[in-house]
Amino acid sequence: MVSFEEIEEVYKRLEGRLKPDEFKSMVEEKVIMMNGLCDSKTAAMLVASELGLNETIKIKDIAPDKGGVVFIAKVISIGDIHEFSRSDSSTGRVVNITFADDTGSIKAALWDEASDLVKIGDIKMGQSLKVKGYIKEGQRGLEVNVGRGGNIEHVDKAVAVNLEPMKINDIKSGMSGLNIIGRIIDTGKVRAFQRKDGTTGKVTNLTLGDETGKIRVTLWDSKAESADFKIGDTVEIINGYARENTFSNQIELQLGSGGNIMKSNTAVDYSETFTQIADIGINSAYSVTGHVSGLDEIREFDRPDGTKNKVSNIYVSDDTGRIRVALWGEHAELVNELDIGSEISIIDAFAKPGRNEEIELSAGARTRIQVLRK
DNA sequence: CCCCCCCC
Repeated sequence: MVSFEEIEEVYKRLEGRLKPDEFKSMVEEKVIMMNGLCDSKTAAMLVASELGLNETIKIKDIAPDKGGVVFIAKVISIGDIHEFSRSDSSTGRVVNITFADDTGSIKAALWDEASDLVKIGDIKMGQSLKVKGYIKEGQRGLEVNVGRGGNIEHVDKAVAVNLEPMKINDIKSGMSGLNIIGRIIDTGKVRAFQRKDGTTGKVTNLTLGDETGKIRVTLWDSKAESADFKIGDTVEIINGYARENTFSNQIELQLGSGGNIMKSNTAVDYSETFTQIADIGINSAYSVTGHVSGLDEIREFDRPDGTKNKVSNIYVSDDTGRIRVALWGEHAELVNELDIGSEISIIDAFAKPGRNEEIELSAGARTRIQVLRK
């Protein structure tokens, strides 16, 4: 006899198009017909496919050789709609969407009419959709294409997703499709810049930490403009990619139009890792904590481009050594409230060779300074 | 795709 539990999974995919009892008796009939050559689950799948219903697939089972697929998933990111000219001079349009279910996530390209669903607001973040498309190997892994012959329908039942956020320490250069949950430990200003093609871009940075480490996050264009986060917020990042910054030699997380960042209620632990002063190398960012063992005056100077700036130098000591720290710009004013013996933490200062072959720290715009005791 | 890391 067939128990309903064994075939329940398959039954669910039929989305209530027939009663459980009807389905069960069809499966039992199939098992008898197969003369015991298949188990009840296989029989259930045969019945489902004979019913001519679309068999939906889980995202983790989507493979390059699948061709046409149907899956039910949640929209977890929507990119910008991109228009382009075809060789026949007609205009095409495409938008990238990331879908997720309880087994993984996948990128989809919606072409032409399908992309209009985003434009008119029929497809939005967080919706659960049934997607029919075909699989193609894209530049960054598998991609679902929804064009002619494809289809998108809304489904009532919300899809549960399991995005398995990556721990910050496990992020390697070149990775894409990254999901991360972290706490904001620093924010930056939005900057505008000119691209080679003459268009204006926007960019801003955040530093994100979790219990394994921290990472600098770069938000581009619409993601930069809409960034409204405060230090201490927990955020979830969807569909970022990692690249090495050639200046700092550190991995950074990039978030463009195909990704998403949103506030989250998850509690995230983060604690700063301090390097002992004796262990500081060069050409990398370090955080140190110790007491002030030397103070210098503020000095104002002109940069080569004519703008003015100021700097003050202090010395910081811990149990292992003493290092000179240059406090640039606004940080320079700190000398007015510090004394010999003040306790201080300097976070993310850049180490470089100073004068007389000693390493020194540079505390600039990316550095945070905490005075623990004046 | 941007920005750095400058003084004496």
